Amino acid sequence: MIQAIDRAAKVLSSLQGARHLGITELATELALPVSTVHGIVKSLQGHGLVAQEPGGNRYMLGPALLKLSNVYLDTLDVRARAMRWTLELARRTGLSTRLGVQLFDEVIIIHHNQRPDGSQQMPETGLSIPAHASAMGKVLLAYSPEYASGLLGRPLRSLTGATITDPAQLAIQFVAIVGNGIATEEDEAVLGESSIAAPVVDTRGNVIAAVAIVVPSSEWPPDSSVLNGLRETARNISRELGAGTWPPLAPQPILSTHPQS
Amino acid sequence: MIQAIDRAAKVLSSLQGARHLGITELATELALPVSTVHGIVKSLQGHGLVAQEPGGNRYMLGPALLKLSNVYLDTLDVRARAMRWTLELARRTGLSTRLGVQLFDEVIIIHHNQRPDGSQQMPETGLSIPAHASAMGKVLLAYSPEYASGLLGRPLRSLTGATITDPAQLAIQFVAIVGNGIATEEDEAVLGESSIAAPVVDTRGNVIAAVAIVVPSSEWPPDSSVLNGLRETARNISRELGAGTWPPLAPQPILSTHPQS
DNA sequence: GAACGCAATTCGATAATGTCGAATATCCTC
DNA sequence: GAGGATATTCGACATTATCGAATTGCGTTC
Repeated sequence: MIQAIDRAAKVLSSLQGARHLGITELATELALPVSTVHGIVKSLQGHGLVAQEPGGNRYMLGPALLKLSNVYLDTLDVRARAMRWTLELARRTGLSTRLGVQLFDEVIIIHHNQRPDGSQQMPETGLSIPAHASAMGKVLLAYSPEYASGLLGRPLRSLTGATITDPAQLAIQFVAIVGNGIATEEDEAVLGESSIAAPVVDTRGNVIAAVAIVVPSSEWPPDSSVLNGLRETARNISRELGAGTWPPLAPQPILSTHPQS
Repeated sequence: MIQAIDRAAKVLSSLQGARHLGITELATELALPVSTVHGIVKSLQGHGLVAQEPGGNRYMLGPALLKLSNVYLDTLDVRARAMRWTLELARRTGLSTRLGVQLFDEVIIIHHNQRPDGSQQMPETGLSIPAHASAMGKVLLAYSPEYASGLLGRPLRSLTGATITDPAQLAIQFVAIVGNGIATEEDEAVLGESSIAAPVVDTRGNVIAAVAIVVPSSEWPPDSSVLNGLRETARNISRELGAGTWPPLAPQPILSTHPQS
């Protein structure tokens, strides 16, 4: 990992958390000399990745990120393919649907269909949710055991009283998820909101995304038509991506203890 | 400018243009050794700014950009303040409205209100338009003459037959824009679409964004109620940001030829 | 209105760091 | 199954980023 780039990314990350920061504040946060941070920030600013707060000596994230992110979304094959299916699913179930991918310990929502009841709802594309507190996250973790085992080693944050932070409990859920291709979550990220999710698979059998339906906790558990709709949607998207089987095969079993020969 | 960061940004930029690239292709494009590019890409990947194309040896932009960009939008005070006014403007005029900021030679749309006629329209937030071909861009350039003069030195790209690429002609427009606080554009970016834009000013009198109304070229020129609506909207947003006067004062006159004493 | 103090910025010496070419591994094609 | 091309690893070298000190600029106080 190249040091300067690593540090630059950390600067972006800090600004992501704090919104507005001065050079000195950044330097403190990253435990680096101010002049070093200054150089990094100016370099990022030169590419529009960071911007000067209007009329101030503080810095914030820059507009180039918006342009890049727009291209990122356009680049995603899954997204383009999935959109019509999740829209259809939202229509049929009357519920809001999501498509998400993994970003380290989080799931990030790459597409969102609002509940078709005409009410005013916040667009969710771009939102991130800790993976362990999200049905989509659980799906993604269940199919990437190497990553999951790392995550379960660290302490997990509780978002609501209902967030499951016990590694053992999560591990059990993962097994169940791989078993039937469906993950659930009850009030674990947001009170009053629960969700169910299913994996999206590509040609080579990798789980590359998750589809979810958000169910108001008052309507929990969803009836089986919702569940079947979700399954069907995940299968349709996966098929369109060239996947062979759905639900996907269990991830390669964790290598047993003997050295690979 | 720190070399490694500069190069990393260029990698992102290349991926922005080409969507999917292998290490070798990137190396060719940037005229750098493959191993150097490899190091850069892996560092970016380590932060989710770049991602491996599923099942491939090629790379694309990464999901972290989406998260960053989302925070960027939330960070923007102008945007939060302007949203209700541009919505109102779209309602009153029956036309689509935009809010944009400058990103070097382009304007990037940070908020978009669809035409309220219920038709299906593409969301435009995140789109970028060459500044010289956009009414918002002309506003922003007109009020930052140092930048504008640099831009006019370089050859300008023509997007439609109607794009104005003659520096002299643009310079004349800039003077007019500063004069009455309104810029226009007729088919210069997209055929069939014209627009008018006005500056948004902050406390210190800086033009930090532009508001625009998109007018179908078949309805051009817009009648004066549209124009007044735009003026009023720009003034309202600016006032909410703490601006004193609107339209903004002319930018500091270009220093005359004698050396500053 | 002047002086203080803090924060941002500039500068230059130092050595740590990234860079690059060659070697190796891996993937895809024929 | 062999060949070519591409990605990846490795290590020596010198370029390059880093850091501390000095300077500038700004906001705040008296």
